[in-house]
Amino acid sequence: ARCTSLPSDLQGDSFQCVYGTNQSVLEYVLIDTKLKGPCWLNIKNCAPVKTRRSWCKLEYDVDYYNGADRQMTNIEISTINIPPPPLVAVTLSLVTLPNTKTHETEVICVAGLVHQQFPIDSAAPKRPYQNYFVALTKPSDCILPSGLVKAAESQKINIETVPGERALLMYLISKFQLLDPDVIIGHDIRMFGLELFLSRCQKLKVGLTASKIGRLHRTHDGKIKVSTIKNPTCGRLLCDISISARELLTKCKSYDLEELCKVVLNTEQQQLYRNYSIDQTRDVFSSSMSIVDLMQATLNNTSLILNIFCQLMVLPLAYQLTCIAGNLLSRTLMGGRSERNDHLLLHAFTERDYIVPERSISSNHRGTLKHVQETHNESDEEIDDENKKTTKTSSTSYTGGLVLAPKKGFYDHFILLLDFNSLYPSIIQEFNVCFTTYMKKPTQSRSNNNTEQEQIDVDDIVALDETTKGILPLEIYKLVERRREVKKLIKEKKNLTDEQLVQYDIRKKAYKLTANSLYGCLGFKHSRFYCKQLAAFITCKGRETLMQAKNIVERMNFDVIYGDTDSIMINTNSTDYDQVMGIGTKIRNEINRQYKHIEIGIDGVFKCMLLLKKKKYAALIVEKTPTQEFIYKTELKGLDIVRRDWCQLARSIGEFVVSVILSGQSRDDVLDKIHNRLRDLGDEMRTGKIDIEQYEINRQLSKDPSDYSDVKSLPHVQIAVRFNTNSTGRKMKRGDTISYIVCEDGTQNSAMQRGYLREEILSSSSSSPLTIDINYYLHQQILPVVSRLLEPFDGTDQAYLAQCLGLDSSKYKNRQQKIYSSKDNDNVENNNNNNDDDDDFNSELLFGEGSEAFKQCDPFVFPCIQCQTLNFWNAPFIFNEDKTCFSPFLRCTNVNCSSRPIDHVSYLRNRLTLMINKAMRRYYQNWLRCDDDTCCAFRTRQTPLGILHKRHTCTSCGKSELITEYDDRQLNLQLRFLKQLFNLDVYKNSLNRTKLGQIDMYFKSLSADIHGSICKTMNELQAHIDRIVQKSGYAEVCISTLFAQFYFNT
DNA sequence: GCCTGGAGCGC
DNA sequence: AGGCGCTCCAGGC
Repeated sequence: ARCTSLPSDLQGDSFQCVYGTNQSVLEYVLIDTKLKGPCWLNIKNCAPVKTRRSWCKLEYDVDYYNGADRQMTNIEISTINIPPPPLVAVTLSLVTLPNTKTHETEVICVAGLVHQQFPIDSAAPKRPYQNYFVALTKPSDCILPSGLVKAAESQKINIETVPGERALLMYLISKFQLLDPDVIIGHDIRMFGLELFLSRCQKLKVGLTASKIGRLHRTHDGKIKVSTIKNPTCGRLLCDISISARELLTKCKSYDLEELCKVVLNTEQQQLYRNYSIDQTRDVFSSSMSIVDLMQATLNNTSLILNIFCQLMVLPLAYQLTCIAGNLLSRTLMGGRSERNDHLLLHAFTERDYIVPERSISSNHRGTLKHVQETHNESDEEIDDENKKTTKTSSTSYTGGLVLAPKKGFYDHFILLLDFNSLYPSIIQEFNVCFTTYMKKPTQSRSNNNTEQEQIDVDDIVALDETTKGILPLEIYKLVERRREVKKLIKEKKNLTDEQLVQYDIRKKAYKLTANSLYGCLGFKHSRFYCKQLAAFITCKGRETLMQAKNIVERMNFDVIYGDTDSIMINTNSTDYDQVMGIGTKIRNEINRQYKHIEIGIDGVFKCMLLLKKKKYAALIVEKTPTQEFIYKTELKGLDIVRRDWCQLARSIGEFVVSVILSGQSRDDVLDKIHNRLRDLGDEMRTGKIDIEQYEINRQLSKDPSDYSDVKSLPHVQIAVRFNTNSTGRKMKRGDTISYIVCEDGTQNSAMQRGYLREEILSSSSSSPLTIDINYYLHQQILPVVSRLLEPFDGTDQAYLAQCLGLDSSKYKNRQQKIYSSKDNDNVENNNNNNDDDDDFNSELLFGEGSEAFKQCDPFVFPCIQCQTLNFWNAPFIFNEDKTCFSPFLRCTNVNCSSRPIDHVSYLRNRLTLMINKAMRRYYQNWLRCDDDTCCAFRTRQTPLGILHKRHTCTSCGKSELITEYDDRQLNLQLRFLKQLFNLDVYKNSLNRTKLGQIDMYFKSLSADIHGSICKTMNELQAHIDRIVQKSGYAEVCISTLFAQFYFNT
């Protein structure tokens, strides 16, 4: 910087502005030397430094240009072909404890793992560390027990003890000086560890020697406070796995170490993880052994961090991404794609002699090339947009992908999933989308640009140049091409080592990531290359492409049931895998014929699928192996059960429901299983059999807790605020995930104000206890999750599910009730009819075994447990021609079968439960179906009482008749019939004298034991029926009264 | 009943 | 410090 820089707002008569005035030196050098990622450099004409500015072993001064004419540089990229040097990697953990008096968080322990030869661009070494160190100091308010050294020796750990926190910090600094690490690895180390380290150095007046944490010597830069240094680890790579995991594992429930271990590591490693609470840490200092335990645990946790780092391939991936984009490796590690993308394009455009957009964020940050900018000339427009934002509060600025309306329901035939490969990058190539090839249409519609601004995006763009390939497509092409090469390498080279394979995989991934992020950054407001018009153009072409694909498929007479942005799902109505693949190939070829670059492929086949909503479905993927075997995998998208904001219990039951649905059983079996599970679950929850962890709901802080305006409906924010005011340690902040449990706390607050942390519940006093709000979980967690999954299924609904859970279902029926009664009022006439029916109904109760009414009931049916023969039970006894009789409890229908039903009472009980549930469901759904389902497919539950036994015109189409499928009368009859099947007294009352005598004879022929057990079993099954009916909540309706009447009358 | 923030998904 | 589209929940009016 021998010359002063030009002011960035410089203007003149013949020029409007000067570009490049605020470009940093670093950027200039990077772009000018075409430096892309870490590599070897040739540096000429260097001189030893006069004053040292770094802690590095070697330090030289060098001018960038060689000579005043600036034709040659002293720094050039070397063509030498030597692999990158290994690095010194140190993995760090700190143990902290709040001071009991000052409440400041102090560092009491430092642990580190060291590897001297860590590779930067390939898989981690098998043993990821060679040495370790761990240093400990006493917390300020206690002393170290004397036997510590011995205890440590007995456990074979080298623990160094230092006299105080300041000494501990100095210890770490000296370790850094000694090891001079190139890479620092940690968890939450950037936001917590490093900041804490610096603030403690500040507090304890360690001085600028603390800057040895980085490689820059900080004595001369005028900064007095250590804690204000911007990039304290300057010169070393800082890898924070919590940052990397956020980018690489987007589906994580949270990013604390415990969760990361669970997601990334194997079970053996997971078990090593140990978490010490503040109190536990404090208690440790009461004995030597417990201190050693803490040290061991800290070292273990540190090695877990290192393992995760290796497993995620953080460094090799960052290295590849950096080499592609040509930015700084240290910045890649900090996360974010925008900067990488900016650098990629900076290189690309500069190489082709374009002037690149400014870095500044100040006055006009229109991220367009000068070339385009001149033609766009849209400075006014920008301002209009800003104004719009304030008034319209629309959070999006242009239209995105197209989502086809799903044809909801459960599909049990094969579904074909077609998917455009990298749609947006392909579109950029297909339509040659670039700053250099498109411009704003010069139509002057200034007058009305206040009204219809939103629509202009696509229409106003016009192709400038249709022959020359744009730079954006060219860059994409290069990425795609290089990715293809790597794929080819993997495929062709047979003798690849595992390490090479991993390396190629990473490179492949890096190319794909980069290509895909290009579009996103076009729409990013703070990107150097922000261009809303181009982004909007791309998505518009995307919508057109999807729509066209859909039309093609439909023209081929296939049924498109859903599609999202770049995918299409087709119901093939077939269950033949090969046939389905054939169809897929045909469709694929038909679509691909139209394009040069855009390409659709068969992404998979679903054996069955539950399609609930846009972006919400579950499917069973089926694949055929080369050995002609089928393998299945469940895929869940968008459902509540994949979201962190539902408690684990609700997610688990939801998973159960989905697995049963996808299992391919009959609808009735599916529903029975689910209903029964819910009944059990309600009991388990009420009797406290569920672990407290199961109730935890996770929610992420999108802002710092204090920045929220309205906290009432955000329990996680309330907790974070409470935690931060009470706790002295690590504060909860933006990006953290909070796990809370809704509790009864004695207040009348809404559920959203009764969220508590697990620790708060466990440590709540008995005088003001916190207990899990079971009702909240049943009503607001379990029920909605399950009922949404079952929505497409007839034979159940939210009210019935609520009953299963043991809830008062009336509030869920309320809505129907209302309609019910309002219709009722319209039909007073029918109401009378209904009363007549009731009378008829009562008279039927007097009939006994021979009742005509019972003949329409279903017999109790079950397959024999041994021979599978179906047994039909119509009566408690079966009378033979020869005037004898027998109990079906003692014989299978199949005379050759030796099994006796009475020996399997629990099996009978289960079958009975299934049957009753089925009957009640049938009643419950009480659909009226339009007889002619081709006319309107109309179904209703709005059953006016009066029409129950009459024919009625469909209220929808007005032509056909409504048919009652199963009404309460039928259900009552069925239940009574089943009960009578096991009620000897009632049964006997309905028999004539001869038959009574036959039964007496029969019983006398049996042993007392068997006689007794038949009676006992019958009573038991009767009681069982009562229990089911009661539990179902159906009793409330009318059953109990009807039964009472029945028994009194007989 | 309608609207708004906030969250968390899918692609 | 990529984008937009789409449920959902609560709360406030």
